[in-house]
Amino acid sequence: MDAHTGANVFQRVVVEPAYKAVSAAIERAIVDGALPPGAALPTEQELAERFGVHRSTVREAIRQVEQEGLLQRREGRRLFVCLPGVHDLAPRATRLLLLHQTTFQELWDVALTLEPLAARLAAQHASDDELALLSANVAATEAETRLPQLVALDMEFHALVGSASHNRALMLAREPVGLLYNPTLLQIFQRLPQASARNLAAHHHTLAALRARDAEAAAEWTRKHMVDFQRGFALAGLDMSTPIAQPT
Amino acid sequence: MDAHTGANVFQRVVVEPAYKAVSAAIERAIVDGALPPGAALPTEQELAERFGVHRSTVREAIRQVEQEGLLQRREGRRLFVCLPGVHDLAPRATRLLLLHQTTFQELWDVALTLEPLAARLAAQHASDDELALLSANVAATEAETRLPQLVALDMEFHALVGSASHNRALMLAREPVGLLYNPTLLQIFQRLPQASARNLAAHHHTLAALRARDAEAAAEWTRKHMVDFQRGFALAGLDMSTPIAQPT
DNA sequence: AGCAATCCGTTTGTCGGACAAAGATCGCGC
DNA sequence: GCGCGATCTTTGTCCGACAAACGGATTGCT
Repeated sequence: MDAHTGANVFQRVVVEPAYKAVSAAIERAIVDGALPPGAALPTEQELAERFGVHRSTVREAIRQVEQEGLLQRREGRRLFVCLPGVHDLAPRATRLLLLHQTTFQELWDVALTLEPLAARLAAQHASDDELALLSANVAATEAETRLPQLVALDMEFHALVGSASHNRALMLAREPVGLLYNPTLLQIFQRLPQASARNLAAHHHTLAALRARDAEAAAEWTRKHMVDFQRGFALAGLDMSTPIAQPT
Repeated sequence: MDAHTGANVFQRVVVEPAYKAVSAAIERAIVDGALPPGAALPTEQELAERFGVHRSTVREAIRQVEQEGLLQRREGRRLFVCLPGVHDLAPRATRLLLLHQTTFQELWDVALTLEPLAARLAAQHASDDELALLSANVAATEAETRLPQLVALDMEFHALVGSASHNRALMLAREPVGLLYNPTLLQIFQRLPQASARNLAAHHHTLAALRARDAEAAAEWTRKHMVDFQRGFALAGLDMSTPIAQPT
């Protein structure tokens, strides 16, 4: 149809708004290294002149790049280029999973795989400093009795193991899962008095394996830890197929 | 110091810019369900009046929410509320890993764990439609000879397995890894003539296992596929500890 | 001269208004 | 009832303006 007129050759022309073009240009400048991390973004005025658009347009573009995590307001005033960190993306991922009504089962399936991997890699790559931080975390857990704090310490333990893996792809993948795991852990702690003790014991074993640089043991203890977690979930009368709740 | 004056009680007051307050308000309205997905965002004018700010300020706020993936321009004009999808977050994660000079080793460690998990879950949850799409993908791969297309088909195969897992947390975690995997796969295909055939064979085996609902076999074939991939990597003379390159 | 208070230019955040282009809507004529 | 143009609405962009806050230069005091 219409082949003889060549009508399908002339498709709807997409006109990109100026603010989008500008934000893309700024992003490219950062990603390509023209604006290295730590550098200050030029003045809005100057950007407007360079791009040949009004300052308002530049501001809209900047808002986008800012939200992307590539710019950061430092010392109140000027905007500086910065590399987005893992924690910068995690809240978005978290919200996405929440909005999609992801079930706890889904989270658990992923955690059961990722957390042992993190432990395995941490056994290989953890620095002494990182092991010290883990020890401190376990010590603090031993001394703590309040449930919310225990949950926070648990989250920190796993986050530390993730960092100690020195694998950024892994950290990126596991962070949202870890964040969403927590409120559920609190429920389990509240309903099963023995759960927090078992939790601490698992951390002990994992830490010992990490110290011994025993990757397989670290992974296996973490896996057991996760499975135990699932048992606690069932014992607490919770349903894994319900959507996860908001993290506090 | 200055304790007697109470100076440390009066800390620096943080004044949040209006555009940020507005964007937060809009986001909250969406996340809380006041603006359900599919609903149209009120007019800029109306938002400006409601929030008591100028339209420019509203626009800056909208740019932020837009970048967050919660708003989408549909049919050219108006903005509509929408749930962000996985593919909406993946490019950001990809760029983050690139900027941080993540090594291929890191990606591989994660993929070696996540892809078999995806296959295992897909064996349990894949619908007939999804299996049909996978079959079509394998058939297309058999008929294809051009390397870039083969790479694209490989990426699609793994993405389809991910979707078939019906695990959104997993999809979210594996997508950036899959995206970054690809340019490297192209290099391997270019240097090792037999690699694409082995690739196809692995997909065949995995698909057969998925069809048979054999979760363990699907996971194991996928794992072998990944290990084979690593072998190809070494045979092609590539170094796993170098930072990954830009995906095309 | 050394140091401090001050002044002024710069930059950001916000506002008021304006206008063209493209959808959306409505009413009119057939 | 339906097509078609006029009109209204909404967005994208621009112009200009101004207050507050910051930085740097200047000036004044000792």
